[in-house]
Amino acid sequence: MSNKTKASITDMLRASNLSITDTRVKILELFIDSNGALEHSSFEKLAGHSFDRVTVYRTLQTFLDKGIIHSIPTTDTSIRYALCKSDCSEHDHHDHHIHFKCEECGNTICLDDTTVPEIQLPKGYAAHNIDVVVSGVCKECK
Amino acid sequence: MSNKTKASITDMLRASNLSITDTRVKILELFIDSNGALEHSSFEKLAGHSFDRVTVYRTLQTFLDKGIIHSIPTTDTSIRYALCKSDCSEHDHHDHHIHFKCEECGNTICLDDTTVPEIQLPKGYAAHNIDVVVSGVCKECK
DNA sequence: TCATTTATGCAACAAAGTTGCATAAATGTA
DNA sequence: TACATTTATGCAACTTTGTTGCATAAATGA
Ligand SMILES: [Mn+2]
Ligand SMILES: [Mn+2]
Ligand SMILES: [Zn+2]
Ligand SMILES: [Zn+2]
Repeated sequence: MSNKTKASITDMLRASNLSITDTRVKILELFIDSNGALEHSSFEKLAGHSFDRVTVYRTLQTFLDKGIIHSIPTTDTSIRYALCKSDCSEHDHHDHHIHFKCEECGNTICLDDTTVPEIQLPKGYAAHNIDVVVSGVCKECK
Repeated sequence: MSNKTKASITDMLRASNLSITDTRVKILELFIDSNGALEHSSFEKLAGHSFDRVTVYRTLQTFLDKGIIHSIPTTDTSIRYALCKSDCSEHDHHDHHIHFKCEECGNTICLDDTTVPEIQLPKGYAAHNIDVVVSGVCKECK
């Protein structure tokens, strides 16, 4: 990882009023270096048990709260997380893109150039957030 | 529950080549009586520990395989399940409707009269399934 | 009623997630 | 740089969730 990126990581944390700690920097590095969404257990594997499981839970929750990452729903009991690229902030996410889960490689990715379509809901329903998760075969695996 | 429904439950199981057992009938009853999607822990609560946890896991998996229920993705480590209403069959689900999760009452429901919109994916991606989960406030809670 | 097939229950695990609390590290100020 | 204060971390102990193997019970067709 370049120094430039390391600098931007500390900037990122400071912008969210978070203190710069080894765990937070390392987890953000893992997100930046990854080409897909990460689940909780990935961090322990990727970082080689260099930090406690509890700390990972708490760090991910903090990042969610601050709008640094967003979560991607699944049906396999392992929530995925990915960096927010747009201007998300505390309690105000703007990640209105489609997520894709490849059935071949298992990778889950943000399709950053897409937008979720307008959803017509029945009378009486108010939408705050729309998650679109497409599964299929990704361009690497086809 | 009416006898008519009980009869249709056994029909349902027979149509999927499943033997009629107390657990399967009871779990289907719970689905029919419920006005929203159910998660694993609901069955133990609703049925009052009348069957083993392992049996619930295995029964839900069987129903998924047979196209009797479908799963709804979440970001809260508890997958929801709901009855398939359309003509789903083994390994061939057709539940192309939108799911709604109410942030007030916590209920997750199938919006059966909706259809998931066309999704435009980047070049090289092939879609097999599309999940749309909308969160917000339902018509009961508004 | 009986033989065969299949589902269930139990035990024993493994994995995932939570909470309280003492300690360590980060930060702002002197 | 040193210190006081705030905050994050690590650990233990625990709860919840999910898995597997195996003996027994129940369902089914003959
Ligand atoms: Mn995303
Ligand atoms: Mn549904
Ligand atoms: Zn792939
Ligand atoms: Zn509601």
